[in-house]
Amino acid sequence: MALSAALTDRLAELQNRGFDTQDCPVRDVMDRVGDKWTALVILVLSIKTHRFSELHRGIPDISKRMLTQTLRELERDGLITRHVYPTKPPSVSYALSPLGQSVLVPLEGLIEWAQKSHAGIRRARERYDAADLAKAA
Amino acid sequence: MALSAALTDRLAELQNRGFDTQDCPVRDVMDRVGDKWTALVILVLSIKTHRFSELHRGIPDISKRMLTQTLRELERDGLITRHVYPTKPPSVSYALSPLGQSVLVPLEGLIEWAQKSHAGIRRARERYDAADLAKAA
DNA sequence: CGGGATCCTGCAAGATACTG
DNA sequence: CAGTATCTTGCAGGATCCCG
Repeated sequence: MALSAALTDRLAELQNRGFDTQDCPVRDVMDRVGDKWTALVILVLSIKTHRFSELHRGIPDISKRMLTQTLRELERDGLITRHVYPTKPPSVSYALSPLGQSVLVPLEGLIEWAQKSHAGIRRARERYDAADLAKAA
Repeated sequence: MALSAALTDRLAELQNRGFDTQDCPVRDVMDRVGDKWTALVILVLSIKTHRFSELHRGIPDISKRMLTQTLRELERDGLITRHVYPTKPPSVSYALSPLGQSVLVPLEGLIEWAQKSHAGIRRARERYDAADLAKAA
């Protein structure tokens, strides 16, 4: 359960340098994984290659704007590849690159933790809110 | 490299139900992990129990407001415990709970992926931006 | 079909000041 | 010391229209 020695070392080093939050590769990645749609798009693409409108249908409450933006950033980071078929009307497909495939492993770890821990978190919240309510009364 | 069968099943099921993004445990967790400070606070607390001002010094560019808020949510979710020593002036310490400890494992996985992949991502971005620039000219 | 361009809004989060 | 309260603002992200 303890962190690996390598990680604690990195952490200590980071802290010594004062957690330079600007130029931090971890922050860089976390920000992206944490944003509203990126992880979901990656997961959907992990099932199979999708066309733009397939993705849009598959993720109902994303706007075209946000879908485009998310796909662009993922493409820019090299996590997905984009292929345009010069038909008319045009058809564009998106697929995970090897790099994109590789993120599925840690991502799946987090998802499994989330599912495993969800019940406990909900209970903790109820307890906390109940105590909070009692205090307010 | 492929997703576990369990995950793909869950994904298929999620998609069939239309990705109910409101009541989604995964989304719930991802949103929190992804926000600006949560992961960092967890990591710092993984080193050792910290007092409020220690945390504040340890994470220079967080405001007291955001630190308090982040700690409250983590406490509410049962990931950290808060202990008040009735000295004066008061002293408050924060520590990871067992649940909080358990998230370190998937979190570390993501961090290691980030560090391992960072160079590749940077190269991909440079390539993308260069192509983008060329196209604009 | 697969976007881009624009406009608009809510809310996350910084700054500042106060308190038990 | 460890917070709260209030004010303010940047910008993520939705809605809408347009285009090749």
